[in-house]
Amino acid sequence: MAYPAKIDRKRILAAALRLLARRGLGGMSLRAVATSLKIAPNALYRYFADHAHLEAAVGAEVSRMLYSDLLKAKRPDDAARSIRDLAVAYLKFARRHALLYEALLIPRPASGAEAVAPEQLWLFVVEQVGRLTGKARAPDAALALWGFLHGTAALQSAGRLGAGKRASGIEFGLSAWLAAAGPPGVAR
Amino acid sequence: MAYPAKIDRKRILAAALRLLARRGLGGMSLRAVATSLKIAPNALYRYFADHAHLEAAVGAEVSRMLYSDLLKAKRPDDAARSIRDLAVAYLKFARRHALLYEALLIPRPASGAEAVAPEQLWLFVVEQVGRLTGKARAPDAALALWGFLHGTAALQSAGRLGAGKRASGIEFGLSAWLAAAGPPGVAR
DNA sequence: GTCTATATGCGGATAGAC
DNA sequence: GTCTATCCGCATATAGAC
Repeated sequence: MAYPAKIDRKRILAAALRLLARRGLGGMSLRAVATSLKIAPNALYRYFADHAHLEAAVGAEVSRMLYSDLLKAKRPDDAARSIRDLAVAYLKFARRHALLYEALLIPRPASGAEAVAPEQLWLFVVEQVGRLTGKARAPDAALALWGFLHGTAALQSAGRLGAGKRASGIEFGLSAWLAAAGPPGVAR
Repeated sequence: MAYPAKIDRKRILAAALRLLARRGLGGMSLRAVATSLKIAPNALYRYFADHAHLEAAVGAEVSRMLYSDLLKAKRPDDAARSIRDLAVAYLKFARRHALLYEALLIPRPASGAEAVAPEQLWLFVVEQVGRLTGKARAPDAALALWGFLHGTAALQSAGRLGAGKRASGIEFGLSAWLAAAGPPGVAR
């Protein structure tokens, strides 16, 4: 009984994000999202083709949030320092928003619009890395860095990092990467 | 209608592994496992307290399989080469048994027996790493290596590694790690 | 030790009215 | 554009017979 829309894509996404943050991916069912918006479950189909599309959109949103956090870590002056801060920001995001982070790598249903957010995040990292390595080596170096960061985030989320090991293991990996990324002979 | 047991823990685990490999974690329901063994679903409760315990046991089994693969990569003579081969074996396992690999980091219901397999795997890696770094730095170095490997495996499984980037990104990370792990001044 | 039967709950998705 | 109602399938887990 309504023409003036009670909801829109943005509100749905916001509700889904809230649920994701509190209950995890499994708790983000269409029913739960609809309930939290006080609408009928099938009303959501006007905005998302199916559950997978909603998940993909949420994943893209998480990409944007992470990107926004990483952007703040950027430093115009010191490239190496910039990478260090970026790494810290990445791991902090994964730790503080563990349930959101899980949605970062969700496979997406090919929709062109959703693919832009992850791509933007990736390009930003490559750009930052490139300041240190030069353009040629940037993609490889960025991939290695991303792998390390994601893996560390996953291990920490799975509780596989013994209490004390946390910082020191990260430090080892990070300085190893920086040593390889910087011009030979430059310390850090 | 039966006293002579039609099944045992081992057969259940084998059936669960088969299902996990073909359908993924979500397809490894008690019903599916029971069906594949031609028994009633609730018969499984004689062997596993609940679904989580079955999952944990399967996760431990995957640990053992991976451990067995890594063991073959060990080389008595060349420590650095040993690590390289270990890394390759790790990523190959994750790629060829992607659905099994997902179960590796499953949180376990605290049962002491299940915890031994992951622990054994971890100790082996630390030991191999220690040959290169010495005992003191081994845990940190191993953690960094594991993080890198797991992250790379996850990215590759999520299809986030552009076609060509595969090998080269891994190479960058691996040599960075090796340079940091080896005594300063040793090339590789 | 395995069975049949069942309680109870979740989920995605669709049909058709207004 | 949202509704009610419903189909259909999945799941974990339990009760009680043999």
